[in-house]
Order: sequence, then C-alpha cells, then structure tokens
Amino acid sequence: MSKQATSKQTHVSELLDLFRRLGYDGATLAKISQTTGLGKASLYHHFPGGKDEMVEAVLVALEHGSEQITAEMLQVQGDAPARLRKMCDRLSKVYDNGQKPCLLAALLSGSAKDAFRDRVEKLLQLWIRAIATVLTTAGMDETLACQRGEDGVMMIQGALILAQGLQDPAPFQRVMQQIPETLCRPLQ
Amino acid sequence: MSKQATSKQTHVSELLDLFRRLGYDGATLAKISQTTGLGKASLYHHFPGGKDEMVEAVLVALEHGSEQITAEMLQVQGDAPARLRKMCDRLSKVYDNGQKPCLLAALLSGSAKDAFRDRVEKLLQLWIRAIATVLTTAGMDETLACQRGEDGVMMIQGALILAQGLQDPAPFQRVMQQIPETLCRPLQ
DNA sequence: GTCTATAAAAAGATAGAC
DNA sequence: GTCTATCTTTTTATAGAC
Repeated sequence: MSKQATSKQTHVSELLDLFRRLGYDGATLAKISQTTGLGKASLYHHFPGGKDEMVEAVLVALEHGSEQITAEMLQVQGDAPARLRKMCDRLSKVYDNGQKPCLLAALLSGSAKDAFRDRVEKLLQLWIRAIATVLTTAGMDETLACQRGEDGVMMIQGALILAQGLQDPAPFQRVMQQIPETLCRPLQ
Repeated sequence: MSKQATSKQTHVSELLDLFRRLGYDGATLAKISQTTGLGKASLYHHFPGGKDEMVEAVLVALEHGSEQITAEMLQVQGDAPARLRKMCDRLSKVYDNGQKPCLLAALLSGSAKDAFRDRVEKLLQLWIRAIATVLTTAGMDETLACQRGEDGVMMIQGALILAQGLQDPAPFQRVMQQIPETLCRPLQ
C-alpha cells in the first residue's frame, strides 16, 4: 500500500473519531484541522467537497468495516451464540468498550441528518440482516429472527447512549456479554 | 396561570422539539427565531444566556415531566408489568410513537456535550432508579432490578435510534409493547 | 501536497427605538 | 416585550505562492 493511501486512512480514522464524538455540526473545520494536523486548504485539497465529502469517506470506511465483520461472523465455526460472541468482540473494539459513541447515531442529529439518512439506514439494515441470518441459519423462525436482529442493533445503540450518558462503560460491557444468549433465547 | 407563563411554556416546548431533532449545534438562532416566531433580540430578552439558557429551560421542563411520570408509575394500582405499561404509554406519547428523538441522546453529541453532561446523567439515573424501584417493590433482587433499570432505558434509547435511522416507528412500538414483561422476567 | 492570506457567509450577541 | 439595525466572532471556502 502506498504512503499516501495509509496517511489518507489515518486521516479518515481521525475524521471518524471527530464526527462520532461531535456530530456533523460540532466537528468544525478548525477542530478537524487541529486534529489532523492539516491546514484548511490542505483539507479541501483532499476533500474538495468539504465536510460532506469527509463524512462520505468515513461512511465508506464504515461500510467496508461492517461488511468485513458481518462476513466474518457468518464464517465462524460454531453455533449461533459463538458467532454472535465474535460479533460482540469485534464491536467492543470498534466502540472502545463503550467509551466511544456510534457514528450512525451521531449523524441522526444535526443539520446533516437528511444528507446521510439513506447511508445510515442501509448500514443499520446490514447489521439487522446479518444477525437475523445467523439466527435463521441456526433454525430460528424468520419473523422472530428479524425482530432479534432489530433487538441486537437496538441493544448496542442503547447501551452506547447509556455508557456516554452515565459516563460509565460498565453497562455497555454487561450488555455486550449478554447479547449472544439473549438474542438466541427461543421464545421472547 | 398567567398568559406570559403559558406562552413561555409554548416556547420551551418549541425549543425542546428543535434541540431534540437538531442537537445543540444544529439548532441555530436563525432556526429558533423562525420556529418560535420571535426575533433574535426577543429571544435574548427571554433567555439572556443565549442557547445555553434555552437548553437549561428545556432540561428543567424535562426534569419536571420525568418526575411526574415516574411518580405516577409508582402510584399506579396493579403489579409491576401494569406499572411499567403505564410508563411505556406515557413515554410513547413523549416520543410521538417513535417519531421524535430523545433530547438526552441529542445532547450527548456536539460541542455542548460537556456543559449538560451532569444534567443528562442525573435524568438517566432517575429513570433507571424508578424502574428498579418498581421491580424491587415487586420482590425482585436489588442487583437484578438495577440491571433491568439500565436495560429499560437502554431499550428505549436504542429503539428511538432505530426508529430514526430506519425511518420507521414500528420497531419502537414493538419494543415498547414488550418492555413491561421483558423487564419483569425472573431469570435473565 | 501544504501553506498564508483572504474572502464570503453564517451564527451569536447587543444597542437602542418603539 | 418586540423590533430593526448593527456588530463580533466563527465557520466555510478559495486564491495563489512555494
């Protein structure tokens, strides 16, 4: 991989961190410049479309990462709980054990809401379907599996809100522990 | 109640709606002026402290509303599921059946994060304790009841994120239906 | 590819008349 | 209590040198 590509990756990673913490409106060019170490003009060189293009780049990276994790989950040897544990392990890293918020939730607020709504929706559906697939593969009823897919995403998002709001990652960590068996429980 | 007080209430209600949808940074004075029908100067007459004081006023209203709903839940005749159903009924209205986001979640993002962190934390804990109290009163173990309090808040917050992200209130409505019995289930 | 300098627009805030 | 007008600061964006 070229040097430019890796430094671009670094910048996208820094942008992800800013946007997930501050949201679209809170992540000003001044803060972005400070975080990346690039001047404003340099930022526009890399992202001619401004902040919108920066968010796009972050979303592309997020889509790639999500597809990787969901694919990996479906390839894991073992039963459904084992697969979901794999997912939770990966996501715990993504969210730094509950210390970092979710970009998708951050993008649902603010003036950028409408611009990225479709991308956010697609990503949420990707995760719901992935969980549902794990469960139907294990023999669960299709309808219930879809609900459990929603439940899984819901619990993760809610746990992140709780961890941010309480300034305590413990509830997130507990929920991530319980998710595999909770989602696999036969009757609701 | 005086005329000024009711119009103030109306403005606070409009402010709540703006801040929960757009967050602190997205709710600009221009939009606030447009929504309330008040000029910027008039806004500063009512809220000399600017946006911060507006959010404060909204939080005060939210604290009052939360104490009312939680108190009402504890006074309801019936078992724990009945009490939690009462809570869910009230909250479904607050969130317009999943069509409106939560102010607390909105305030966790953006440049205002730190200014209101303590208020948000206190409100989340109020809800967690209220649910836990319902469950311990019904004989549930203290530790489990506290976890279930967290679970309840988590499910509601997650369901709201999901409803906003999927642009579909159905998951929220389903989750609100299931919360009473889910939280009361003896062994997790 | 990065910078300094600068411009243009938007946002926050205030003065003072009515 | 509300307005118009004005001001300051911040934010976004670009031009052009290196």
